[in-house]
Amino acid sequence: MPEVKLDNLDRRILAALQRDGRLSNVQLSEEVGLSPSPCLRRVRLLEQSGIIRGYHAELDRGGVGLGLTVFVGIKVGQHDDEVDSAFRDAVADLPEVVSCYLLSGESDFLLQVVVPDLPAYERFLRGTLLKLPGITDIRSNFAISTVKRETGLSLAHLPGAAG
Amino acid sequence: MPEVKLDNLDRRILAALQRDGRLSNVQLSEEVGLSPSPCLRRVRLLEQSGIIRGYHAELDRGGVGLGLTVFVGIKVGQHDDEVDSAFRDAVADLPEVVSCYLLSGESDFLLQVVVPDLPAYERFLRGTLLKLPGITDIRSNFAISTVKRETGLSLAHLPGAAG
DNA sequence: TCATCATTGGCATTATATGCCAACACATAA
DNA sequence: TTATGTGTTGGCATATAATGCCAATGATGA
Repeated sequence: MPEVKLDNLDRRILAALQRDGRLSNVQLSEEVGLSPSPCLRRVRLLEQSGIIRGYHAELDRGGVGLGLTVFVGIKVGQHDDEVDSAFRDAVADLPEVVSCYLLSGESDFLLQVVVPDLPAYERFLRGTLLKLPGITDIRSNFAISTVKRETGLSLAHLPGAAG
Repeated sequence: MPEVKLDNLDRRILAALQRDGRLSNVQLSEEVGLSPSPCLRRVRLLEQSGIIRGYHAELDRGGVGLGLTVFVGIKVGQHDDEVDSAFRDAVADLPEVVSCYLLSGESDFLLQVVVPDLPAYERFLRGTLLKLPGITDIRSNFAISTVKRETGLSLAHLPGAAG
């Protein structure tokens, strides 16, 4: 990614588009205090530089029938490349897996899994997760409630942000 | 939320808008095989019903200087309402905390924390997290690499989805 | 077959995006 | 202080898109 340094105008644009990704350029320009044309130019630069990776609709999980979130810690036996990449490839193809990180510490991988309900999770666990290659331990942690879920990143508290 | 039943057209609209939240209505209508006006009407209904919660720009974390993701398991002493809600309120105000779930099992709360780097996390841990009320244990798991991060939910595999 | 209801497609109007060019602001050097 | 160069801005004209309205179409049930 090309190095880009963001000024306050850029940060305000990013904050606004994280909050509402469908703001019209006219609205956005008013919000950040520019006229439409330079505002649009900055947005295009942020897009081309890769700072803005895309725009996405956020759905209500319950509303589309995906009410249960489970965090799954998974240990794999040994980290030989073959088993490891087989596991990664498998995970990438599972629609129920929303995110997967390789972690230091406790478990090897942390998966966020989204399914309709508990029976669906049991099916997914038995029918899919437990059959993945190289796994030695699986620990399921059910989300009882969502205390906080941000769709965006806070830029205001970063070093370099003035005001 | 009003009960809404989604047909295949709705699901295709949702899939398209999750992938690209700034699709023009004309493009969207072509993609799902409708003319612009009924397509727009369906989108508005999905928005009003709450199925679509919003639209957001996705930023590159590294690009905005937030390269380190940490999953933090936190145990609180006892779940009396006062300590509990004090903790929740505190967490909600922390810009570094991207998400926080109340979990069954291992830890009480799971936080996803995003910071620039390891020194910044140390400052955040010492200066903020460890000072939160009622905490008895904190376990930090650093994301070494991101195996998968989806911005949207897969609807194709849900019961009721045809084709 | 016919009636009813919901959904669709096309059109006209209003609003928005986007490319172009001249003017402005800031930094550097004389 | 003045001159010069570089980058950014604002406004205008044109192309594109959004949106409301109405007649037409298709599905459902009697």
